[in-house]
Amino acid sequence: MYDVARRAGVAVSTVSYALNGTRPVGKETAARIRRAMDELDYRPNALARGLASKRSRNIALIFPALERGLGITEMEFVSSAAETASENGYHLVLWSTPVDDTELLTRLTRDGLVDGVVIMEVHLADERIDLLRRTGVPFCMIGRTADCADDSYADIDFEQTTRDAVRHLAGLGHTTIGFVNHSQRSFDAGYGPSVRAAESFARTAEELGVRQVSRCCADSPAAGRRLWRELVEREPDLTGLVVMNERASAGVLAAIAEQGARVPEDYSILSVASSERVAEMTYPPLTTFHPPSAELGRLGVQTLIDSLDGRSGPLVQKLLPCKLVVRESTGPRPAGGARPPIGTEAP
Amino acid sequence: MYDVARRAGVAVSTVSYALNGTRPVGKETAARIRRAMDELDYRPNALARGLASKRSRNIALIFPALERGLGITEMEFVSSAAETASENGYHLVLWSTPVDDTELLTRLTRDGLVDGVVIMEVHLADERIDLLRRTGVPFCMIGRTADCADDSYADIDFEQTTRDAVRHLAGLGHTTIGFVNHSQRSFDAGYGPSVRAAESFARTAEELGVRQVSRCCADSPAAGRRLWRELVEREPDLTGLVVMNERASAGVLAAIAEQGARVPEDYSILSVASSERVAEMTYPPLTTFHPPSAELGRLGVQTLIDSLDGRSGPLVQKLLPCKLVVRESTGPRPAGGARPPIGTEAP
DNA sequence: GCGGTTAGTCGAACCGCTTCGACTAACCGC
DNA sequence: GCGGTTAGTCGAAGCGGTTCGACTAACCGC
Repeated sequence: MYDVARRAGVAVSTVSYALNGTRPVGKETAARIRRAMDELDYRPNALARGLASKRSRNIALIFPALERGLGITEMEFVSSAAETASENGYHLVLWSTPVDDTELLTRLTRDGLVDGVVIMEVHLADERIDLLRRTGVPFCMIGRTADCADDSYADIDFEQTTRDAVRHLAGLGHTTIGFVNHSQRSFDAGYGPSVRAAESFARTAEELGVRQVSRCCADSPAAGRRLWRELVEREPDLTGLVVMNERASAGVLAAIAEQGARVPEDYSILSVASSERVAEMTYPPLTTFHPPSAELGRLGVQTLIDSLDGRSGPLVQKLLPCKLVVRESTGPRPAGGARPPIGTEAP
Repeated sequence: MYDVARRAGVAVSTVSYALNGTRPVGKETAARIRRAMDELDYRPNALARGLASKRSRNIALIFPALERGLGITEMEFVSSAAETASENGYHLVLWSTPVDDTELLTRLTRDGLVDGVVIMEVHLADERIDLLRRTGVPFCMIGRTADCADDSYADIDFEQTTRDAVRHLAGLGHTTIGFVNHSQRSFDAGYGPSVRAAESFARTAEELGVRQVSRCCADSPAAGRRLWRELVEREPDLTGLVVMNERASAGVLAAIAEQGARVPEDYSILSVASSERVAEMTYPPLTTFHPPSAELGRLGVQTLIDSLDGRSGPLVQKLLPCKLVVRESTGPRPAGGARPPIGTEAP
């Protein structure tokens, strides 16, 4: 930078001003500086800049080393988050920390590497959020705590989505509808989506006067298969199923096939918050409410950056609904009602 | 840091030495310093450290904003890369750049934010690699160029995997075996996996004396379905299929189901380099050679860091084979040979 | 008992940039 | 024509660390 300044015949501070637009620089001078930079193939050093300005232009994405494993949804999210950061001249640093490791989070946020964080997989009661609030690190949640009135967040609207899902099936004539949630463990841990969706399912089913049955289910095809067997036995009249558990949905479809029944002729399966890429892998392809992952990533990062750059007014709180894509796993309730119990052949 | 030094009654340089172990520090002194740091709740500033030492302890993961879209495989890769970085005291910065944007790559690698890069989705001829070599940025490839003799890389062993796949089917008695590759476009672009797998497929089939048919296929279920129809028509004796195209595999299964045929009774489908999570979504679940994504991420990052820390000797070049998981989509060639052409009912 | 290491410490220069205060010259309204 | 802004520039003081050279004291072998 010193060389650039000399070559352009100005002070280093002037070069800095020209670079950042912090103060006005003469048209002619600016041109000389630009030329000098080109000729010397100069690139400003990010670290030095960050040190002096106390703004690193890095943001962290805190994503949990999830028991559940990360899926395509998360990948799309991460991708678009990185892209958005980049468009704004920021870098995205990935921090994969266990959900309960606040110690590590403290260290990370205090070493000055990042200006703020976007945090995923937020629980209803989340001590990481408490920590961030306490330490004053700017942040934006993906998901939200129970007490998020004063913080920025972007989240999937699970209430709305679940409601839409139940309505969709009810609209097709189904009168007994099941709900397959994530694992009991995540529900008990206060995982927002699980809790909110379960509530919304119950409420909506009641409003619509449809018979309901709601279950948690481990995130695996095997568990989904077992659960389906239990469900058809307990609720012989069940014909519609809302599944918010991608892996379990495969098990459900398998169990139905083994039972000799067909989708959507005998049963309608509606998957919520499942990625398109996965939904089209099954046979028949799953009708899905797919999550706005990319939008969420973009929104979260943009919100954070806006607040860092002092560009945004108050806090941003946004709920995005999942979008329905009708594929081939849903249809009208069978004319004769639910098919006969297992063991009996279909006509 | 100055405060810490004063409180411990030493010079700042001594604190620095204690912190980094750069020079020996007296046992007693070290203890005093540690205590002072605790009491003041001191955290060294990452940026300042990086500026002074010219080592940011950041590494970049360059992952392409892929036309194909990122899948679970990539997600696992990214996760384990971030984790490995973190275990080594490094941070992982995500750079999502188009494969052909060397301009951007130049800027990024020259602003001093990262000490080295791990680069994914490397093509056989890849100007990004040329750039990295030219600018002397330490790097490790995931994948490899055609001329990679002097560089470190970690890659899936597609030759081996494809060979194993063909052998597996041949071992089950199949005498006509098909191969479904990625898109023609990626093949033409010199995408390593496509090219190497195709070669290896052809060679192995020839060696084993099985009849072969090899095709590129767009990455979508619809394309997979169309391709299958074409294949069964052209090669009526085809009973075994190796698919290196996750999305197309769903289409193949669908086409088979529509055709009234069964897997694996009539046809064996073997998916290679497809993630477990996706393989278990289909019905029947796909027998798969699944990619060692997590190992690859770990290996790539570790290799780079070792070389950055001067800990490793010469270059590391590793090929990891995909691992076979037998599920339910493969079985012996049907006793009567291939099933009759479409339209005719099975006995 | 003396030259040569080695452990342990200090002070100061420096990493490459931003920012603050100060200064000059032109421009403003009246 | 004069006080008050504003555009444009400079020099120097940091930002929070690392690292180099120098220095002292203890320890080494012979």
